[in-house]
Amino acid sequence: MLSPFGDLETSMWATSCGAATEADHRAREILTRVGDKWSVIVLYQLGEDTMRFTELLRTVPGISQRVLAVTLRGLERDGLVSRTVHPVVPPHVDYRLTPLGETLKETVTSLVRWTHEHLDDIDRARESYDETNGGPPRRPAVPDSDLRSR
Amino acid sequence: MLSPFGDLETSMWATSCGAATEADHRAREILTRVGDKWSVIVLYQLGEDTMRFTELLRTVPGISQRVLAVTLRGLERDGLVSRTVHPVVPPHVDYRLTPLGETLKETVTSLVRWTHEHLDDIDRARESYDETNGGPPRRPAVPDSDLRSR
DNA sequence: CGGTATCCTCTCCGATACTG
DNA sequence: CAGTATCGGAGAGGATACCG
Repeated sequence: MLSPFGDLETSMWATSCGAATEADHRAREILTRVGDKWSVIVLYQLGEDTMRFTELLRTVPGISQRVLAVTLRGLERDGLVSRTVHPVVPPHVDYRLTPLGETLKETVTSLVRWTHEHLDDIDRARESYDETNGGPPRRPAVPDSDLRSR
Repeated sequence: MLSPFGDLETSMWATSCGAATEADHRAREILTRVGDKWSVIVLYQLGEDTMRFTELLRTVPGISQRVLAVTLRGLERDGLVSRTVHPVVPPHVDYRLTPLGETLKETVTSLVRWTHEHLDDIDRARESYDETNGGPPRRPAVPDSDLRSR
């Protein structure tokens, strides 16, 4: 989730059913943040070791400089990651998990591990699904009337 | 986005499977699904019990009918959730975790539990961050000329 | 009840360029 | 090295309406 700015959902929580309500709402708000794809990966990398900006840029292939910066800012604001600037000539900035971030480490690790362990299962499931359903779901329709003139 | 990174000193799985760039890419793709805000919550709910469509619509307040449908189809395609239609009138459709989905249950549960346990920590961290930084980071800063009427 | 189909907006995020 | 500024495309997701 790249906007560390709060999301403001003014929904109808008052009339919700008993079991899952207020707490789930707030949890969902946080989940939106920690569940972000880049956040999880960055968190995972920082779980391994303290890292510098460029180091993360290399270790998380595919992330852009801007998105990494924004992601780190968000994690820092949420108190999961700390940023330490060493006032030396070429700037040197270290990122590491805070104690709060450490409490997430195991969960994030198991999430990432699960993903790697079940890549093939998911591939097979998708293949099978697409086979019996004639392709992936919800195709954006044929682009023959592709009028995007703006 | 392709990653022309041949060097990856990533981590544990880099050593076990040589083409880690490919695996990383796929892993990120899966993380996007698993890390999706609605998927995690739906998965969590189904971890508790088998549920019907409308039931989920009620217990996951804030989700729209369309998004729930899309989310469920995605989870079904990935083999995490199964859909069972009972040919009765009125229609009755059950959703539940597949065995593969069950293997994710613990991780999802601990993720959700973590958010519940640390809501206050994060609130405090944000408050403190905003205080010392003069507000939340980097709002998109809408130009005056970009005002939209709604 | 359990969905699709459309439309439309808002956010994400990549590419590029510039700075301390 | 470690960012920020700006632009633009793509897609997520909400509202609404309709169907088997």
